[in-house]
Amino acid sequence: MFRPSPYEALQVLPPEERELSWKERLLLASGPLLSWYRREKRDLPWRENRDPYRIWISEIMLQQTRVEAVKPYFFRFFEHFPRISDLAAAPEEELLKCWEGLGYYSRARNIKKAAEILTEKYNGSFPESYGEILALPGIGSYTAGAIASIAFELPVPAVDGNVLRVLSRVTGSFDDILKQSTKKKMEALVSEVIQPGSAGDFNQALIETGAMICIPGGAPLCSQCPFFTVCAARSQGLTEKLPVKTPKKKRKIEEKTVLLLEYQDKIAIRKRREDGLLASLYEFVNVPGQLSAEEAGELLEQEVRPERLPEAKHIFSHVEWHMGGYFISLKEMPETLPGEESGPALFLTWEEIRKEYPVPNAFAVYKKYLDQRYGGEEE
DNA sequence: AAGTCGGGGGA
DNA sequence: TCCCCAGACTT
Repeated sequence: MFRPSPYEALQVLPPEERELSWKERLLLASGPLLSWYRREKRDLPWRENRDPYRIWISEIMLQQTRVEAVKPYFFRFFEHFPRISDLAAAPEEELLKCWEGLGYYSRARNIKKAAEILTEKYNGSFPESYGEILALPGIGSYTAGAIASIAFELPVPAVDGNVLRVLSRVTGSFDDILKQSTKKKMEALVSEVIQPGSAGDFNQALIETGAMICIPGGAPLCSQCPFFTVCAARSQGLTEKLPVKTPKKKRKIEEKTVLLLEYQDKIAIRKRREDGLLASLYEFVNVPGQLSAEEAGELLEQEVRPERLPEAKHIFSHVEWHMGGYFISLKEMPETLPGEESGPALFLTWEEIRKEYPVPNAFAVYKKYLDQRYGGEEE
């Protein structure tokens, strides 16, 4: 007579073959993970100490931004704003100039707002509770968790894209990591296994694993991974399938014509509106559509000879600018300038603009042209 | 839940 | 080309 083994009857495998639960996987690996991190971690500027101000700024700069891109900005930032109170006192434009080229400029504006709150409400230092940190502008669940755990050793999760990728592979999860429900699940997992006393290192170790071992857009370096023995994706050959991410939408394309208007050796720029793309930054005069030299000339209502400039393409997250351009020397100052809402234009020397006014890199081709025409950085 | 918000580096 | 990066905020 057939009798199922106890394991079959219970629908479980014997311990050595049984699938581990997500919690067992994470708990078993946490020791090796911490040892690996403390041995192998990169020497990064924001890891010199646990000053919450430095941790904060680094975490904001690192949002959707690579480590190598952040480094020069990180150093320069603290030369300009050594203390939080310097940040609160500085004009927003000075902060934006310091942020020029880094992208996602609302981060800079939110830093200033938060600095004002820290200065006024918290006496220029950081609150030491997760909720109060989370309430600051520009700080969401990830950044709050990072600051709270790294600077203050609070046992809270800090789940970013790296951690989502690592955890989806280690636990063998097919949940779409772009969904916020998945992020919440993963935060709950980390909350259950994070060790008080090493929360900062634990979170950073997960992040470091994602950045160095369980890398995006390539085969993970499983042989070096602290999760090697417990990783579901590795043991089941699923590292190619995980993590699951839904495809993105296509970008819209916008045609523009950039006009470098010169009047008595000065160039026209104007401030962009305070909301939307590249908010509050400065730009060269431009109009929608690709204009011919004749059409461009007619906009100025005076006798001009537009010189054709190189075309340029700039890709943002969700929109693409295809730009043509003209350099136009004006004989007289026009009443109004062409452009969408035609805010008041400023005529300034290129030297002044380059030093003082934040002009985003979307205009890099035209900035470079002016560098050559008027002399910019020495070659 | 879906859109918006930069820029650059690597496949 | 396309993808993705130590995400947050608005709608």
